[in-house]
Amino acid sequence: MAYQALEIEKKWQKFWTENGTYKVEVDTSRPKFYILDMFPYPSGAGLHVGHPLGYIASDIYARYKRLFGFNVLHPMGYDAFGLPAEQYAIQTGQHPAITTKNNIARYREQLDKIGFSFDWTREVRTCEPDYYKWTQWAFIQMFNHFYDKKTDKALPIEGLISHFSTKGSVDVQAATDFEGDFSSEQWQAMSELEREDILQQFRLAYRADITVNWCPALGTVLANDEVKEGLSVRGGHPVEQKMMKQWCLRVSAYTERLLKGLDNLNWSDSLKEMQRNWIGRSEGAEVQFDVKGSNESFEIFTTRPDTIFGVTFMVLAPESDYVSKVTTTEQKAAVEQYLNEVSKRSERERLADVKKVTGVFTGSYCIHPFSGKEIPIWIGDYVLGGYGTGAIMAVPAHDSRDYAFAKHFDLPIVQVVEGGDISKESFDAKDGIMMNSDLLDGLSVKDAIAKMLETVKSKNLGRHKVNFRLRDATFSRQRYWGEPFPIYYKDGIAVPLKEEELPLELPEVDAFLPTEDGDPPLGRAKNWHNRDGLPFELSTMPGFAGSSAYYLRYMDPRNDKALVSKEANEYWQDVDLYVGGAEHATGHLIYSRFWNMFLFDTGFVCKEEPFKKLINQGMIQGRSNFVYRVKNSNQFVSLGLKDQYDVQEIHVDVNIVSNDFLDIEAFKAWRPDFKDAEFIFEEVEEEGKSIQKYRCGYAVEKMSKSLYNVVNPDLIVGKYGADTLRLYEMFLGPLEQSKPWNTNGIEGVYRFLIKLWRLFQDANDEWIMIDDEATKEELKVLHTCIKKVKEDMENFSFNTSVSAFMICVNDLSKLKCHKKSILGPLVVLLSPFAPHICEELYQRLGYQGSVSDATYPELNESYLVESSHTYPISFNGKTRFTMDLDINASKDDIEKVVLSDERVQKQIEGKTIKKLIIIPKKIVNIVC
RNA sequence: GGCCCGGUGGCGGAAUGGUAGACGCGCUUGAUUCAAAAUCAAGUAUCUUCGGGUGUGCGAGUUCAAGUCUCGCCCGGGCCACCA
Repeated sequence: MAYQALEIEKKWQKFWTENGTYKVEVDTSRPKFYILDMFPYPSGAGLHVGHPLGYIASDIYARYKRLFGFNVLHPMGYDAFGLPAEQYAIQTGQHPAITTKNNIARYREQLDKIGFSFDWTREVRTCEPDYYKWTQWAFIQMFNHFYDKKTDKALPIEGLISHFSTKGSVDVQAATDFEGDFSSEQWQAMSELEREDILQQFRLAYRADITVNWCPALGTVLANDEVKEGLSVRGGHPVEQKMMKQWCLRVSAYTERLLKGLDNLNWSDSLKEMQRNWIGRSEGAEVQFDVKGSNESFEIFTTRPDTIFGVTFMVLAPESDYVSKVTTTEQKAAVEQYLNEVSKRSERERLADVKKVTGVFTGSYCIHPFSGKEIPIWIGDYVLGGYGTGAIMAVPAHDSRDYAFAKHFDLPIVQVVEGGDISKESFDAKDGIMMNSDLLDGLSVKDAIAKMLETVKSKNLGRHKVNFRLRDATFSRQRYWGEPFPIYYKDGIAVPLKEEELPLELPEVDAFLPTEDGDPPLGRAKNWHNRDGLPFELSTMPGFAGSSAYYLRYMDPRNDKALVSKEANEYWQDVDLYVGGAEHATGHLIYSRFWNMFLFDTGFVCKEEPFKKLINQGMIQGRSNFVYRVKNSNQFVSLGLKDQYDVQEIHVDVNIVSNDFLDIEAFKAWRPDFKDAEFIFEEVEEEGKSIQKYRCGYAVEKMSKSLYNVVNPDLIVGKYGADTLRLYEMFLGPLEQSKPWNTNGIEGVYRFLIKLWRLFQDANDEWIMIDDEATKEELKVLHTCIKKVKEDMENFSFNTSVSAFMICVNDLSKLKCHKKSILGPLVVLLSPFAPHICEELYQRLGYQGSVSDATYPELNESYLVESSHTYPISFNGKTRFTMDLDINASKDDIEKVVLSDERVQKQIEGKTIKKLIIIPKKIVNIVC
């Protein structure tokens, strides 16, 4: 019987489902291992071959760990709230819940064909009320906590309230925007609204007027990581800055811990670096500058306090509060005109021409705190309102942006660090010796920074300050398809629902668009208020809300009393291996860590960090094909001849191209306008004959429907089976590397499976399994494979383990080995990669049950030892010849044999041997 | 502009500082076949006077020995970016 992939796969997938093979429970008698994939957003386009890459890798590792007796939690679910379903709903009127449900069904069908060992009984969907109940619950917890800097953790807000009412604001060290002081009497005299205004500035989930990224096309605000180069990540629409009252999460309270925690995580360096950059810690000083002729003063932030004597002007951000305070009457008109211009420029435009210098003089001057000189105060849009204090001291000699500004407005440039050529460009280097700097002269930059910090502190002019780039996360979206906030408003005060009132279910609306008053879609819902008629919040939560704690829910997905029970959490602890794309580095992976740290602080989970080890699978790119149409004609010219014509390059569906040769008939049928296409072929040698063929061009691009380069995994599975797809995706190259999909090589791994199958059959295709004892040679083949595969598995080097299997099967074929004692372990070894065929062969060998209940074969290195080995003999590092030597011999014996060899004597004749290097099993090097 | 990753045959890619190119694709030759497909066997970096020489983007360095380590360039990819 030949290898029938589809039949076998259907049979075993059914077996796994019926027997609940991959269902897991808490089992304290066994060690746990939690392997997680980033759950997908079920888009309408379905899966392409790139999507399952990470899932296959994690599935292989999960199956591998099971063979070692681990109780492996390996769940899957769907990140089901989100913009695309809602955009589709706006266009078609189809309810997003229905679209989402259909898409999920399609995803599930595609995933099932690949033979994953997910425990589907633990599936979660973020859009289901019994799931988002716990997203809402976590939000309320954050609302009811503040961050205490003394104990460095989140504490209940009640504690803060009682502190305020007994001691006032004295002695409070918390992560807050609140500035000012009040006594307990003042607190008690405040109205409820006034108190809540203050408390909002402490809560970890709070509402505030902030500058947000507003996307008019999507009708919603977006978080920083949802905006790239002034455009929305979803849809690529322009984004503008706008002041709005929004719900936020005080992520900034956790910056230090988010940063420090990275040191102990087993993540790739590049990913950790991305997070560090995004958090953007920078150490410097806040220094106060007095405004001349007034009582006003303002603070600036700088990382280079050493250059303070090089300050020749100050710059305020256009949105800075000080702008109005320092603008003189003479300059008022000019400043207003400038502010008006700036506000009209979109974020996109501002970023597009960063080289364009704009600014205006306020008319006021600062007094330099050391030299006493007058320094003009300017306004410039290269200073950002949201970072530091929104004001800078400009040192044009040592900062390229200040330099450009100074050159443009003809402001003085004073060099204070030796080096560079200030007449041409600024000298930004952080080393050198100070000059023109009074008390700092002669010091190195490093020492000068330290000394200036000290001086500034002692003179009460400023203080040491650490700034972060990471801001609080904007948490509301003016959208329909998301979690409703469990919040209602009473006299303008936000009040959370009680836990027993959750979930607050998403209401029905008559359209998925804003109301006529400009309220979010939830403004259309009928009876969108609580029992007392108090109105609910109209915005919904962002996409990252539901994905921030889903890994915890998998531990205990049907629990309606808690997000996760203590028992389940203490058993499963945290994710041992997380596999997913690097694109979530600054979004999901920051929010999840924040969310988890908060739950850790409040005692709901036992681990501070959620993801111990993380692997980013590389993207599988598409390999697009092109045809070349001669301009203004219906003629298509083959790749080799295209340079002789004036042609237009057109993407052609890769599914009608094979080895870059176009299927002419399929092409004509592909699109109506190609029905009457004519072709200019080129000559191609084939089996000695030259024939006419159409050769296509190719390029490696993103896999996308619009480029006609999408390869559907269903097609591959239909033709070769899931085991071949799994092996081939791993064989393509290193997991973490991006690589183009190319179906051309797939025959190789398919042939490998056929060869494996044949090891179980005789010349007449009859099943044959021999109980004879294995020879030493056969054992060596097997154990070489065990050794290599085990090493590779621990390094996630799946491509080389596939190679090891190929070598093993090839060698066993040559040895005509049909022995159970060899094939049994081999099948177990291979089962993580190709589970279906291995289940079948395991059964054919006479074993009962699933191969996933087997034990990983033990490695016996003694089979690998050879008595002789071919050594390269090299002279001064150059190899001259090889020699077979006994590897069990001592170094001295090898040396004796080598030196007595005629060829060696010829080489070293007349020279003295300086050194003799013998590395057992590797090399003999003679240095003359 | 800053940071990170990479550059090896016709292609995808292997190589704890120790025989560069494992494994697969493709290609060549042979066996089998009426023929083809499939399968099996042999070969496949390059030059060569058949001794060997030269080869891992470029140039230097460390070492008995460098694809691998160090420094400086060039090229490609990713991330961040008027973040003071």
